Amino acid sequence: MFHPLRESVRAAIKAAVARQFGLALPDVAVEFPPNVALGDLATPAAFEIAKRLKAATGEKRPPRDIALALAEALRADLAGFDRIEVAGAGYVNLFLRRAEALLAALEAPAATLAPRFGGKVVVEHTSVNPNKSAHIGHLRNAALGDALARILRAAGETVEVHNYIDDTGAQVADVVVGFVHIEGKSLTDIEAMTGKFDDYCWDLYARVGAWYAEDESRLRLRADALRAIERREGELAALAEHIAERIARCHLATMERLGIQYDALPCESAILRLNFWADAFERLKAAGAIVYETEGRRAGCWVMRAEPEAQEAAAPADAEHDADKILVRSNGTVNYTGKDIAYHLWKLGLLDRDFHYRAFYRYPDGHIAWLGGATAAESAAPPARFGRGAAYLNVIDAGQSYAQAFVKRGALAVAPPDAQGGIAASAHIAYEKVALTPASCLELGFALSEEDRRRPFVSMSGRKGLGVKADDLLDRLESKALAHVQAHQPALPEPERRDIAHKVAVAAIRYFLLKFARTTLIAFDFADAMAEQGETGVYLLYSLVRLASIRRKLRESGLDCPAPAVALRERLPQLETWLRDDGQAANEFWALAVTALRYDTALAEARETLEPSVVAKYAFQLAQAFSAFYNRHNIRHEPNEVRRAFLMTLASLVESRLRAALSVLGIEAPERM
RNA sequence: GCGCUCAUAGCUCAGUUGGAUAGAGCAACUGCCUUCUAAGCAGUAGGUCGUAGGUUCGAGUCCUACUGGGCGCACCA
Repeated sequence: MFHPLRESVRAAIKAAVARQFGLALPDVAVEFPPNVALGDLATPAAFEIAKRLKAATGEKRPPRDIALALAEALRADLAGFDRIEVAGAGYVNLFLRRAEALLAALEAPAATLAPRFGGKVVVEHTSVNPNKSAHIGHLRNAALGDALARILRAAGETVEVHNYIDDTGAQVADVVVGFVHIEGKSLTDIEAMTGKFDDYCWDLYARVGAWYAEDESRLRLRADALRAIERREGELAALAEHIAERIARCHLATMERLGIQYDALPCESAILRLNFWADAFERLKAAGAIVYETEGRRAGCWVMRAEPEAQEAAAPADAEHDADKILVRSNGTVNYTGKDIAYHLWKLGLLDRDFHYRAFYRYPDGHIAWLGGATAAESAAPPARFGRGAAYLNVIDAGQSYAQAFVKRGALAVAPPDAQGGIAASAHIAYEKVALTPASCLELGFALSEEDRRRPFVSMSGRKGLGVKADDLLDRLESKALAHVQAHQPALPEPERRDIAHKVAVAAIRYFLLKFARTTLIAFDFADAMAEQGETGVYLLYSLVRLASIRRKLRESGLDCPAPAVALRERLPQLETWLRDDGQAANEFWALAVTALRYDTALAEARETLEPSVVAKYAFQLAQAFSAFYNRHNIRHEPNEVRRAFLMTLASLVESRLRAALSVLGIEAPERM
C-alpha cells in the first residue's frame, strides 16, 4: 500500500513546489520516519527547495518557512491524511487516517506495481558446468536467480527462466578423460553405473586434476577430448553427451528440492552446431561493432573495442594489458565471449536462428523444462517460443563483470532502436562467491596449510574437490529439522514430519543465502548456515506457524472471526481509539500494520535494485514485529469480541504480507512445526 | 600498471535516490514456559562507521588522497 501512496505524495509535492515556488524538482525524497509517532511519510524537500531558491533568485528563505507553506499546500491537495505537520528545521510529516487506511488496505492486493521492463524478461541463473555435483556456491546463484524471477513476477513482469548448459566445455572433457584414461570405462560401463552419479564425478574430477598435475603432458588428452566433443565424433563425444545430460538432470533434481524450476535449458553444443556465431558475426560486422586487426600482436583477430576511457586508462602505461576484447582468434575460431554475444542476441530475438527443443525434465506440477540441445529430427514444439526477450538478467558471479560488459555492448550495437531500451535495462546480476571458513574445511575433512588456516576464508575448488555439496547440506539440514519435529510433534505421521523438516531445511538454506547483499562475500560456516535461532529462515517459519496456530485454536474454541474487516467497519470509532487515541499501545498496533503494509515498497525496491536481500531483511523485520505483538497480546483470550476481531485483523494482515514476502524468496511455511 | 568491489559493535552483517537518537543476529549477562508453539519474548552491556582532508543547513552514505582485503584485466572456457 505504501508504494503507490508514496508515489502520489511525491507527485503532489512536485506539483505544489512548481505552483508555489516556480521550481521543477527532478527528484523528491519521500521517506519513512524512524517511528510512527513522527508520521507515516515525511519529506525533507524544504531543504532542497531553499537551496534551489537561493541559487535561482538569490532569495534566502528559511527551510522551516518553506515547509510551512508546503504543508499548507499539501493539506489542500492530498486526501486520506489526518494531519500534515512541520517538524524540526523543515521536515514535513504526514500522518494517515489510520483506521480508514487499514480498512482500505485489507481489501487491496499485497502489491500492485507497474511493469518496469518493456516485455518479457529472460532470467538466466544456475548454469552449473554439468560435470560434478552442485555445491553451495551454485546454490547461492540459483537462490538469487529464483528469488529474482519470483520478485519480478510478483511485480507484474513476464519472466522466462533459463539455465545454460555448457555441455562442450573443458570441465566435461576432464571427466571424460577420467573415465576413459584413469578408469578405463566405456559408455556401456558408465550407463550401468548406479548411485549418485554427480557425486561420483565430483570425486573423479578432483582425481583428474591431481592426475594432470602429476604429468602435465596429460593435458593433451583433454585437448583431444575437447576436439572430439566439439566435432561430435566417436566414443568420447558420446560419453560427454551422456555425462552432461545425466549430471544436468542431477542438478535439476537438486534445485527441485529447493523448489527451483526452469523453463528452458539452452545448450552450448547447439550454439556451436547451429552456428549461431555465423549470424552474429555478420551482424556485428555490419554494425561496425568489431574490427579486424591487421598489425600488432593481435593481427588476424576480430576485436571489440573497449570504451574510449578504458582504453586510454590501460594502454599507455601497460603493454601487456589492454582493454579491448578479442572475439575471433587469428585462426578464425570464435572464443567464449563471442559465443556469449551470439547467445545473447538470440535471447533478445536478434538472431534468425533458434534451438531445437525436447522435453527434458518434468516437474510434479506438470511444468516441463525444455532442453535446447535436440537435433532437428527429434525436435518438438515447446508451449511457448523461448527467447525473444525484451531484456535479459544474468545471474553470474562478479568475476565475469568484464566479459559481461562486452556482451551488453555487442547487443546494444546490433539491436534496432526500438530494442535499445530493453537492453539498456538488461543487467549482469553480479554477486560475490561463497567461500569456506577454515573451520568448515576441517569439518569436511580437508587438511589445510598453516597459511590457509590463518586466512578468514578459503575459496572452494571443484578441481580440488573442495566444497560443500548442495545435496549434502540439505540432507544435514533436513535431518536436524526432523529431530526437532519428532520432539515437538510426536503425534504426526512420519510423512508429514518429513514434509515439515523439508520445508524447514529449505527455509533455512534459502534465507541464509538471501539475507546477504549480493556484493557480500559469504564465508560459509556450518554453524551459521544451520543456525535455527535469530535471523534465520526457521524464525520466519515459526512466525507463520504461530499465526496458523492462532487461527486453528480460535476455530477449535468456536471463536473464529470469519470477516473481521466487516465487524470492524461497523465499529469505526472504536477502531480509531485503538489505533490513534490510545497512546503507546495505539502506536504499537499501528507500527505493526505499517510494517506489514510496506511489503510493496520492499518488493518495489528489490525489483528496482535487483537485490533480493531487501525482501529477506523486510520479512525478518516483519516477523520480529509480529513476535513482539504475539507475546504482548493473547488473541484467543481476549474477552472483548470486537477487540479480538481487531487483533486478529492485524494478525491476518501480517500473515498475508509475510507469506507474500516468503513466497517471493521461495520459502513455504508448514501448518505446524 | 589499470578497472571493479569492500572496510560499521568481540564475531557475522543491515543501513531507504545525503536526513531526525547509527540498527539486527550471534556470543556475554539478567529475567519470563500450568496461559494462541520458549525453534520464542523482555532487558543490560558493547560503535571516534579503516585514516586524513573536502563538498553541504546536514555525511556511515558523495568527492579526493592514503592504508588494508577480495576480484578482474588470456588468441582459456
